[in-house]
Amino acid sequence: MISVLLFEDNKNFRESLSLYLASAEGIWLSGAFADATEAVKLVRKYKPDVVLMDIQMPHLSGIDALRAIKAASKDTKVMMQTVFEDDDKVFAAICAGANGYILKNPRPDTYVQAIFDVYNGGSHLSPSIATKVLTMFQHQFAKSEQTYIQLTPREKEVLQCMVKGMSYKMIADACDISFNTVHTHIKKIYEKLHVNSAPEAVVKALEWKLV
Amino acid sequence: MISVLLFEDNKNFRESLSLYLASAEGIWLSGAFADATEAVKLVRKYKPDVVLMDIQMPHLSGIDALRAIKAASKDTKVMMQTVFEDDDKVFAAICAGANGYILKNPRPDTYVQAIFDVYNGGSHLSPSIATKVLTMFQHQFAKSEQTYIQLTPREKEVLQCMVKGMSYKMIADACDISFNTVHTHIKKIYEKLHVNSAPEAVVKALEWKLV
DNA sequence: CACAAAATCCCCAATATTGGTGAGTCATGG
DNA sequence: CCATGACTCACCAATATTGGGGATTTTGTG
Repeated sequence: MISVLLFEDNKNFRESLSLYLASAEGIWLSGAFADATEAVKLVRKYKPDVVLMDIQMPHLSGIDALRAIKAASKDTKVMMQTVFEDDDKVFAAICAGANGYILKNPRPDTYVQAIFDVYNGGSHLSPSIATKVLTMFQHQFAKSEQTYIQLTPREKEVLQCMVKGMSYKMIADACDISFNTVHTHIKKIYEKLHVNSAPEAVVKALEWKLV
Repeated sequence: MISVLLFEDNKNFRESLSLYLASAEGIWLSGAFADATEAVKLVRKYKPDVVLMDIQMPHLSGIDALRAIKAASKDTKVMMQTVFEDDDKVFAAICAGANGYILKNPRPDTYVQAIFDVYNGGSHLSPSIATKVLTMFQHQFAKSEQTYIQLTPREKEVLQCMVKGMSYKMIADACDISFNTVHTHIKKIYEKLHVNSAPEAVVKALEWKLV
């Protein structure tokens, strides 16, 4: 049995979801509350496997409650639920360690599936939320347009060493080439990157994900 | 009807999944292929709504095929499937614009659900993949624990300049302090960060989000 | 007020880096 | 077979950085 704690300020929604979860097989609803202020205390008391937390809550926001719960008991799975697909909220929730994020859904079986997913160590994201996350992800990590900067394998290797903070001498050693050759490579790298110092090169390398 | 194209090198799996998808309501399986080399050509020909692409493929890898497809027809939804939960692969696939990522699953209805999800503009991630993505996400964006390194405002300012690739002289100018003072601040920064060169300091600054 | 922390400035010497020039090998493709 | 690009190595001179001293002023706090 998966023990679940529900936080949801909307009375109607809370009661109908409670009803559904209480009768769902494999799930034990330990409690349902309209306020997250006492969330940490309640988590300590009931030791739920999964917490279902609404983002919009009076007094203490769902995100803050999430942070508090994770700080107090980081193994407790917390799944966020919301009606709004707000980029900032999604971002904040994930950074705070949410184990799932679902849009309020008329189909209650979605909740059950999600609870099972997170209980089993996975994460559950509603499709539209998943899209948001993937987009943010790509936006951050996808190679920038500046991929036309072509570094040779050796140059990339040297640049990688520079990113690690190694000096010419150390790089020479690590790559098993002479100090002078390192010098040559670095000169070429600076030329290609249009920089003229190691720090600048490192910054561009990281920014452009050249290494 | 959602038009689907399947790429999967395992004959058995391809055929059984084909069979299932062909009979699934709302889905029209346009074709199933064992090799992704011709993927772009096939996509152009069949104009599928959703492509199901195995990561492990002979000749052209699923990731490369994904890139090719997205380059040729960026609105075609591509869902990756794999048996391995390889961080690098997940990362690469998402950066290349995958619309979903599912682990090969004995339950074929998972595929149908996932196809519907991505067709409707959402994304579908298997729970364990979702966990990976969220973890990578947090790792990148969540403030690092190493915030206990206390830099004074001036030191942060100087470090920021260093990240911008400025030399001592330029920093002195920018902060309107003398070259010697910049030197002093940087000595202090190196001490606090346990480094002894500008590139190292820059890397740590970026890693730890100190600036 | 006295104290500590932050910020400012200066000098010197040892290293490290940068920029310029030149040149040899090796593999690849036209 | 020649051209080209990648990789290798060397030398020199000019700058820049680093690490070690020491010192003063400002600011906020007990």
